[in-house]
Amino acid sequence: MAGVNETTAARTRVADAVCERLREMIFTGELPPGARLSVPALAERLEVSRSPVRDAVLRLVQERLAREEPRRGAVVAYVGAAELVAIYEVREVLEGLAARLAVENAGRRLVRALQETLEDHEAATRTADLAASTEADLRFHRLIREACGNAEVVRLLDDVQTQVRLAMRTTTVTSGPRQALDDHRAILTAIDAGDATAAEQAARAHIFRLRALLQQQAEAGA
Amino acid sequence: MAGVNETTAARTRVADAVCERLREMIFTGELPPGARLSVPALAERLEVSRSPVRDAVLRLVQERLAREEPRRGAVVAYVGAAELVAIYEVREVLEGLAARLAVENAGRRLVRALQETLEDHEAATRTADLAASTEADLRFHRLIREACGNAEVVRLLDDVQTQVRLAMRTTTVTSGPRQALDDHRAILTAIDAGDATAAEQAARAHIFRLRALLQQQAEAGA
DNA sequence: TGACCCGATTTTACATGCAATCGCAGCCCG
DNA sequence: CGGGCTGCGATTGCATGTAAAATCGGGTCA
Repeated sequence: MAGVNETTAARTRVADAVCERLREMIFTGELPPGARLSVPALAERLEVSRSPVRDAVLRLVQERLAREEPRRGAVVAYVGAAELVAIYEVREVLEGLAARLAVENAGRRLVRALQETLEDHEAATRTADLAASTEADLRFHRLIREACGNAEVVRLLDDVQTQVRLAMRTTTVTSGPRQALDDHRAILTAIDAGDATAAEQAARAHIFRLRALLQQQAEAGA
Repeated sequence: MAGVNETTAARTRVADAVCERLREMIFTGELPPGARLSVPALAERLEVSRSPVRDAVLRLVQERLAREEPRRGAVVAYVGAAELVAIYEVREVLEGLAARLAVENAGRRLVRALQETLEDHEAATRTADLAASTEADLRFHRLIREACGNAEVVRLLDDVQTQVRLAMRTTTVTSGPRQALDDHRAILTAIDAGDATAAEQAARAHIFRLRALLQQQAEAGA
């Protein structure tokens, strides 16, 4: 998520609030993929003028959460299976890079945090708590990328995550929870051992398997 | 009729023209890194109203060509040596991915085009034609990424190239032309042989060497 | 019955007004 | 002579007006 300045309370731009609200509406399904983002309609619905709504929609288009149809305005983006596969090809190499850099940059603190997260993930899987499991999964990946020390990698993987969330509005991404746990253990083991190459390979293999699942489901669905 | 005339026959959005003009002004150095992008001033300079200028500046910020300073408005982005190194770390894995996918997707046509480009590159190097050499270099990489069949990779590498161009406003990126040619030959050989893994490795090695040069120069400059 | 045309309505995109805010320059005071 | 303050000017961000255009509906004609 794009960090909003919270230190100064006065720093409250309406356009930012609208943008955040629109993201929320998209991810909750209130604005499903394909829905038209009519500036006047949204302005009335959110009880603000058209200017900040216009700015917000423009930003959503730039963030690839919306697409600009030729002359019909903007619509909520629809991330199809094929595009999701392409995104996962990119994600594979980026997560691999993040893991490698994390080994080279980070220390024991990262390993500790990853161990905790992995334990949470295992517990959530045992109790079949899907929300907690998903949260731990996301946290595991976020810890690695934020430890990698490369702002570009963090930004791009944040974008990837956003696109994946959007795709999940239409496509079900069900990875076997056991496989994901095994993969995460392998990544953690490599990081713990300080083996950057092994960490990169393990991270790439993890995403590769997820992508294979996606392609499999895409072909089955098609 | 200042400078807003564009060749588009049908669609003429003022904001797009302004955006393109601003990019041009940035890359030609008319707006150097750090220059303030004052909306009223630019509006008067380009003889349009503030609305399209505002939209254009917003887009430049999203494209990372400009940065939003807390309360001073937007300024042309300054890509420092450290950031450029981070970008090249990303570029390394993305170019590697593009090369691998290109081998898996493309055919003889790509090899032919790459060979031609390489010959142009060699000729330009022999005659010390820097502009032609740079053009051939860029074309080589563009051919590969556009043959990879992954729109995300193309988009991200285009962004990388934009950032690199911007960085070159302040940092000199001088790679030994001989080394670049050798690297390109190695990439082409791997693609020609249909060896995806070798192509990925060669592409990564190429960018890795460029990054090493950058780091070396950054340390020397610091 | 089906395709086409036409007009009303909505929407986009640009222009402009306006209040709050921030930077900066010059001035006053210690 | 230096530091802090105040007033001015400029800029940002929001609100609103307006012209062109395109969609969409209904109605008409073959």
